[in-house]
Amino acid sequence: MIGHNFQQDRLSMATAARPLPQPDAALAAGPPQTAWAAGQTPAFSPLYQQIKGLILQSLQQGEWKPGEVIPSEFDLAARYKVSQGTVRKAIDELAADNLLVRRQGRGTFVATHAEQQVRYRFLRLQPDHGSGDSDGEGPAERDVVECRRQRASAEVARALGLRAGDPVLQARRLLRFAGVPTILEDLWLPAGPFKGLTAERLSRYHGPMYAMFEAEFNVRMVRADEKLRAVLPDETQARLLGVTAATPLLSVERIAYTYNDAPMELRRGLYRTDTHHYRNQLN
Amino acid sequence: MIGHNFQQDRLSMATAARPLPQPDAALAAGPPQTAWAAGQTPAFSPLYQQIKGLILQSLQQGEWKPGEVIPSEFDLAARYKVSQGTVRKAIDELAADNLLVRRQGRGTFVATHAEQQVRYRFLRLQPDHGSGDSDGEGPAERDVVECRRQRASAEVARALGLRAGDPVLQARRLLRFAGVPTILEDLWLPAGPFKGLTAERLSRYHGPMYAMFEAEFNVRMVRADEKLRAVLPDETQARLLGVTAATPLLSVERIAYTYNDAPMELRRGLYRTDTHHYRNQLN
DNA sequence: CAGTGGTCTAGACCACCAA
DNA sequence: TGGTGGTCTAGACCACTGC
Repeated sequence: MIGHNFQQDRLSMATAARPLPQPDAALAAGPPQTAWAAGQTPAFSPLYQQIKGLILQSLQQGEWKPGEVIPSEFDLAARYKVSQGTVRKAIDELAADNLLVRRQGRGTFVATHAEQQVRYRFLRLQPDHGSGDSDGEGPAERDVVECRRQRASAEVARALGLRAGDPVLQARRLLRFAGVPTILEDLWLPAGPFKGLTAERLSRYHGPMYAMFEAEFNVRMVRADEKLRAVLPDETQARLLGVTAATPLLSVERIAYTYNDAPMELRRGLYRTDTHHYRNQLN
Repeated sequence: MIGHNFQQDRLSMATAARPLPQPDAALAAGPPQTAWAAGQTPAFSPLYQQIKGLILQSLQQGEWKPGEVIPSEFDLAARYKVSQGTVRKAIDELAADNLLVRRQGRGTFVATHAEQQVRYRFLRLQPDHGSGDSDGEGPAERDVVECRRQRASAEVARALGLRAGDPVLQARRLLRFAGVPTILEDLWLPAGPFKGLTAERLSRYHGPMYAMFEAEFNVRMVRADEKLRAVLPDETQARLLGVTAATPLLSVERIAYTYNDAPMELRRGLYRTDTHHYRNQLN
């Protein structure tokens, strides 16, 4: 296997296939395959990207569950009939995307929202005077105000990739830090994947909501987009947060996505920013 | 040079130095040296991190200017007496940090704020109905309201790593999009590095302010931290932005850093979020 | 001690760009 | 056509973890 470029064997590229010095490579069982079945000829896709896609597929199909170890680089290399270095580069990218977590000497693990370290991976609100060591002032107290089934409005449907009128679950909850109500959240979930979710279940679970989604509904949030605005609350919102209706609040509209950029949650948060701030690092 | 680990030669590590099969490596001219001269024994630092540090040092000292090409990987490898792969990994990280930009077939370039593509690298405000193709609705109109020399308050001094009373430059400007005043910014700069900056010079320059800082003051902003809050404007701010004093606005407090995490700018922005929103991607 | 990820090297070939 | 970054491989050795 010296100086033999696997790329040409595995890709349906513009470049014509070259004769194979070792034809078994072309006949190998379960070789990498890319998604672009018929139309669209992508200009070029390196091998490690294809391997990345295959690993992603396994993650998506639940072959390895959140928190579990995935096979070693060496094993994956054998499975996909590529070198360890190629698998490494694929895993590097998946780790950079926070889909996998490498731990030297132990293995590579499927990322989860239930990890000890970063309790709320998507929450950027921080206390102004960060006294505590880690995240904030300990875990928040959570009150689920309501959770009910409804029909998607045009807006919710658009955000979740549904049709208006499709069934969705809507929940509202209040988060307190050190007893002070600070975040009021409304969220909408597609009813299908979250069948059986109730206010009681939301209240019962201790830990991040996204961790519960993983454990109980097999839905993993992988990334999110947020739109921030300064707004004034309505009377109900003001009452729940314990502020006047003239208090400016930070509105955070989030769409969270699973694999394949499939939107799975719309969330609208109202953050009090008199004692906290939303922190963002730019580079 | 087979199977010879350079690490041991270049590091003052806890591990004892091992006999060198090829002593010339230890005598090589101008080898990598790390910053931790005396005290502090860092547990471990791989070679490519040291190379990264050396490249960073060259960037910092202006050996290569923004927009210029740096030497090829092969040249750098010869210069630092390491393999090309090691240089590659160092450059990979610097590119991930947006300090360098790789362009296949052309070379590796020093990143600049003056690039065509992403006009405002640190500006996250976007129009709600993003019609335009690239960033927003074309370049903003900018009015420099004022720019004067003053003494740093305790707060400004803390943010910029100065002492209270040290001279700073303070400027205020207003940005309009499609004629609508949308952003009001106050900014503070240390007087030393920005000696000679005037309102007139700020107005004259076309393009991102950070690009001017690079070109005219040799100060490159590398990363920034932002703290966001919802606030109400005072009378002056409201007037400049053309809103009432009851209009909630997004307050964005930014500290921008050059190399070595040295803070070089404090900026307070007030963003109107009735027609725009602050966008943030989480992953 | 064996197994995992992490580092480093060396060499081959490919894709892209400019002259 | 030559030079640059990009990909892929192969093999050696190191650091860390857990049995």
